[in-house]
Amino acid sequence: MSDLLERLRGRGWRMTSQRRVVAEVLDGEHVHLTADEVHARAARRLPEISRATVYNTLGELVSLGEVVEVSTDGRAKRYDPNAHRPHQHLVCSGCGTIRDVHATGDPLADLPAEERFGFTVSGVEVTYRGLCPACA
Amino acid sequence: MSDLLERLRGRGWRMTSQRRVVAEVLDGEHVHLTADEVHARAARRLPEISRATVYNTLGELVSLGEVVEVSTDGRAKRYDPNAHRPHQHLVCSGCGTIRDVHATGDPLADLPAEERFGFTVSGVEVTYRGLCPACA
DNA sequence: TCCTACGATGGACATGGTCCAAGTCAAGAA
DNA sequence: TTCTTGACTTGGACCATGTCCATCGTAGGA
Repeated sequence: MSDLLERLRGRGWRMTSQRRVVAEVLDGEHVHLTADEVHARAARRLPEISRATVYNTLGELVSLGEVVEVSTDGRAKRYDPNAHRPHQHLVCSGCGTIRDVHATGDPLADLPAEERFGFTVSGVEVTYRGLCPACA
Repeated sequence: MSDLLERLRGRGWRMTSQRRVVAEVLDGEHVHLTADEVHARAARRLPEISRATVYNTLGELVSLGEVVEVSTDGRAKRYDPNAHRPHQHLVCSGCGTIRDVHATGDPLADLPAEERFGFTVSGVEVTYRGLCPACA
């Protein structure tokens, strides 16, 4: 993701300081932040950045496929900057922590045509649930 | 799920008309309703039922394992009464419809021990995404 | 350097969900 | 059957997350 800024500029984006800071916050993190967490971290470097701008920028990064939105609990969505490497999520039912994991197998191949009901299937998300060592 | 009321009574639940109506609404539906949809349908038969009671009852049914909460889009959670038969969900990115599907394979077996990071893994959710025939 | 359209701002608004004090009632006791 | 009591319900306030919009600011091309 380190060349994210270049890719965005290449797509005709106007590069503002706000967008740069949001992208850098995501880039530096290996956890999956909520929009408010992104806003809080961005505001440490750019105190006047508004929530609306963070939401807008995150939404744009999602529609460009640079980050993935994950909503595992019906509360705040989280943003996963690791969009270019397929992976699954392991969520702790105790504390809500999300870890990226890599499973074998291809769930898309496990859905036979007669179970697709005419849908054009484009992707699949796999979420494992359990308790982390600290919560167990 | 037709013996749900018996099971709940067996667990010491006080059987109120509100709980009965909520359970019957879920029982009669094959789609995955939101809490507000459950409330609306329950209110057709019990006009004074409150939102809080519907939320409470749904939460209790979830913690008893009688229904499953699904949050596929970060908006309203949906309630899946088909909790006793393992299945996956096929979600239309256009209109949000959710269909139950049955894939082959066992995703739990696809997560090797070294990718579990000490978690006690208890379950897995698989969500396929795509466009339904009407939206394609 | 100047223009201008695109982006940022912040505050109002929308939606989904939770909390709580007070009133109600299911079901066991007598 | 009636009584009793604590679990359940109610409705409205409140909270968290997210969206909208009118106005202002500025990146980047001319």
